[in-house]
Amino acid sequence: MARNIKIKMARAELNYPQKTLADKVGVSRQTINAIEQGDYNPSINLCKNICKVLGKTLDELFWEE
Amino acid sequence: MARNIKIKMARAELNYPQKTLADKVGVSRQTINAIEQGDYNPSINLCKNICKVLGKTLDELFWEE
DNA sequence: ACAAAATGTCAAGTCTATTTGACATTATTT
DNA sequence: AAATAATGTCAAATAGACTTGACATTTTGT
Repeated sequence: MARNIKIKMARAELNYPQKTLADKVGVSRQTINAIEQGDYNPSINLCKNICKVLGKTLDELFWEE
Repeated sequence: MARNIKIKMARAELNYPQKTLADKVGVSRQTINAIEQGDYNPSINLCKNICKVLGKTLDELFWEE
């Protein structure tokens, strides 16, 4: 799995540490960290929730050519 | 989980039965069926693979306002 | 109307996402 | 420089995605 730098950048725009994003999404901090590190393959619902909290779409955060 | 009619429509455009899509994606037919029925919450990698096979993006198949 | 293909669904098993708790390291603030 | 916050990572446990196999029902083709 590839690292996801886009989530990290979107977090930075909002000044959200991993913990804040995790709380808003309703998931553990380790889960957010693991996704950013590319350690695993999150569910689409989790991805959608992350997108909503960060004000982005799936294509913006999770799509790559 | 909501039913996903968009995958069904994209399949129809290409005349792919569930089995064909499943084979091309490398997953079981039941998994495709369950996703279309909204029976569960697939992983983002599986969603991406479905998108690639159907020639759509994540936003087109999995995003809803 | 018949046959064949496609779909919906169930149950039992396996694999892995996600959790909690904990600790070490790196960045930020004072 | 010291204190605090943020990040990376590990291990053990749990929940749920996904598999295979099987069968019933619906749809499509002849």
